[in-house]
Amino acid sequence: MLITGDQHLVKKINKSIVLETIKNKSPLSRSQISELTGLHKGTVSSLIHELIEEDLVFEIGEGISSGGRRPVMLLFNQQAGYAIGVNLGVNFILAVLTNLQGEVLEEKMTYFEHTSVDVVIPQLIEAIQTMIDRAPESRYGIIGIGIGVPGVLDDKGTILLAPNLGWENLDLYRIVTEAFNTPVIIENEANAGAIGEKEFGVGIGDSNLIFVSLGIGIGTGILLNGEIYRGVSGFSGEMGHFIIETNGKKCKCGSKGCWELYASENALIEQARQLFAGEPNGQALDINDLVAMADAGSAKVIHLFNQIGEYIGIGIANIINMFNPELIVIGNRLAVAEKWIKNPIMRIVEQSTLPFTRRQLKISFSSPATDSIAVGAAYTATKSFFSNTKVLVD
Amino acid sequence: MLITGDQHLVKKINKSIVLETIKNKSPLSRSQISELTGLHKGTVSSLIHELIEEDLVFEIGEGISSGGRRPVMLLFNQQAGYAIGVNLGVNFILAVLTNLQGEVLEEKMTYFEHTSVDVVIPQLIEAIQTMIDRAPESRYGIIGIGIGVPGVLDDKGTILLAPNLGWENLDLYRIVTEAFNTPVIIENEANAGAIGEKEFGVGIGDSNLIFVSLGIGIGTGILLNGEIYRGVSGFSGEMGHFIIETNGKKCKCGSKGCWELYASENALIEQARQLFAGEPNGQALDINDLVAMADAGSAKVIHLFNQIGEYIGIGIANIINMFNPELIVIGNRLAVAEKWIKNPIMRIVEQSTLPFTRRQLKISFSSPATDSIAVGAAYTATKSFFSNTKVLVD
DNA sequence: GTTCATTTATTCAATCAATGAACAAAGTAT
DNA sequence: ATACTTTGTTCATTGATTGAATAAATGAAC
Repeated sequence: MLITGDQHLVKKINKSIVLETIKNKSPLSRSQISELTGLHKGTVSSLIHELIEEDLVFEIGEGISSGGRRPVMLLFNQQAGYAIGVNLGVNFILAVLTNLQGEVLEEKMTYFEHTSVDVVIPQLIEAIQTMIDRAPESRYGIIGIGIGVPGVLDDKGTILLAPNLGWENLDLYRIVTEAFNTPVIIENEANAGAIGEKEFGVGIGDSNLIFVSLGIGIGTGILLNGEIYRGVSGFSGEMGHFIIETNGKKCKCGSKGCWELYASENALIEQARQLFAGEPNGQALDINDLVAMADAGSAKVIHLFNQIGEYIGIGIANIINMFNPELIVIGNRLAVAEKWIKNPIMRIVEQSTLPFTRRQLKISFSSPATDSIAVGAAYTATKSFFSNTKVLVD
Repeated sequence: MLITGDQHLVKKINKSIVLETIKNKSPLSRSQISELTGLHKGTVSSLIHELIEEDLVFEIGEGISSGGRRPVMLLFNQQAGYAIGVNLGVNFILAVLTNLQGEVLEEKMTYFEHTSVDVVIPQLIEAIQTMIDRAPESRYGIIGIGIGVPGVLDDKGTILLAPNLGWENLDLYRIVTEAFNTPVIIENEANAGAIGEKEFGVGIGDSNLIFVSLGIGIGTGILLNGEIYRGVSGFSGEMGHFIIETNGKKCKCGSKGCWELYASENALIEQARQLFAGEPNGQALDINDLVAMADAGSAKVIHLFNQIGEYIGIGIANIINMFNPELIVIGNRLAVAEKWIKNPIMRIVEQSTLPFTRRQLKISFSSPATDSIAVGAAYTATKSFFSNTKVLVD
């Protein structure tokens, strides 16, 4: 869109900058803000006055003097409103309540077995309602709901296809919007994860990061220059269908040699079942069992993880050569096997990427303590509440 | 960087918008500009007044009335200055002179055989000097020089590595800047090509396009949301080292199964030489010979192109699944074989990409008539002359 | 204890860009 | 000839940042 300039825009830009500065670096005095931003002291004073009126900023008293009058320290009012984030998984719903800074205050985990829409949606609604009920009173109340979904979405929040849930053409945006009278954002799980990691996880401060979601399939969230890259119709990041083996196994998608046939949780489980074909319980193994077996010293399983890890490494090397990112975060189910897959991944990456691109590169596993998908989804809701305004010069 | 708002910024934004509007949609009247941009009539009048003073816009007389006073039509003054663009190839230098709109007015092709720095640089300087000499008198003169280079660059315009030229750590930016007292921009060839295609080639209006440069090796220029994506240290787009065959041929880079071992001009020539090992001149075949042979009906060569085309298709399918672009442009040397490689490429793409991502996708070959690399390089120079100022809201 | 420079924050006139309204100029339609 | 339209300029108004002046509060020096 075409945005022309006038004095209202100027104010929006500067107010946005001041608030962002306080959010990121508080406690700060008016004078410090003026220096950090380059804005005139008077301008800062008047903008702060408004932000205090709006309950977004408050004074916490005097700071220490640096040889003159004592400054009045300011803080961002994280409790002026609350956001809800949801990680809609293939067999669970994790809902969180966060403040405006994205800190988790409440959470609720719900498991389900049948993935039919009729069963899952009511549970989703209930999980969200629980969070709303638990939210404290505040000036702005619930400012938004963000939901991370394992599937392909269009730009209006309709789930076009969520293969592992068996859903197709479900207008989730409309369903949730009609249930709650609040702004709703539906986001791909990997995108939400990328945002979560950038803001609260291992990727704090990084603006070029790729979140690789290793679950039943493989999805990726691409964060470039600090923004999610969506592609022309919102379908970017289908890296699970990367061809890494020209004449490889046939994939459901119609292609051959897709990455996720070799490097996903599905691939792991399938191969494990072949490995233990004759043995009792061999067909009921899940990833936690396999990790336990590796920990117990099973050479077979360790070798299997090694192999899967190498295949993961190949796809990740491709990502690195293409994007030259600062950070790759490996998340979702397979991340619990970090201990067993990390080394093979690193070995392949070392071998198959150009030294230039490795220089500023980090590779991390998503921390299981915080659910970056739910937290990232909540954060997108808060972000659109504040509607940041920035200027670009090129 | 942090850009705060004040009235000067407002003016910069609006002036930028007005000029851009005239550049793209002229001839226009003041009144039409006001409607298109949403700016007040008076504002447009005063900004136009300044742009006319600066020789960037001029009046061409009255247009036709639409039921009232006749409008005064305005045009962008393309001749207010000139830019120079260079495609520095592995055995040639193509220099062009363009006006501020990017239209080519003059060009000069120089061939060289020895790629040593001592030989090539003087010829580069001479080619640029020739363009300068041929430029007409104008208000702003030569406003910049853009050079597209087949190699990896840092952000200061130093060539870190140009394998096919055999160059390493050459500070090309300094060399050219010291030779001419003019702004210089050094850009990767594939990036320049992407820009050229976007502005003047098959990709006009597209903002998510990938330029795939199929030469001795494979390079890619990634244009996302209208901007070149460079990665954290400027080394994005090394897709030539995509692994498409897990246990494939060994590559110079240390990895195995890299795309460019199967799908570049080099791969083509090597396989052709094997094919014609015994025959006279078999070792001297180049790509033009091979195209001629295919045109003449050589089944062997046609089959070879088919095979190369399929491998190209695999890498392109990967790009599509990852980026969901609007357009892929296939450029550089192998583009001359369009007739023989297009079908296999399309077949593989059809087979190996998700239908969603194909819906808004176009795949084109770079037109050989215009050199998108040289033209794109010149355009980057003009762009930085105008320093566009825009506002982003998210 | 007094003086003085320093730091913090507010206030107010000055500046400047967009805007609305009035207006002038030049056309068309009837 | 008249009424209406369209184009473009002019000028007072609005509203944002800014510089300067000012006030308040403090620490350091003597």
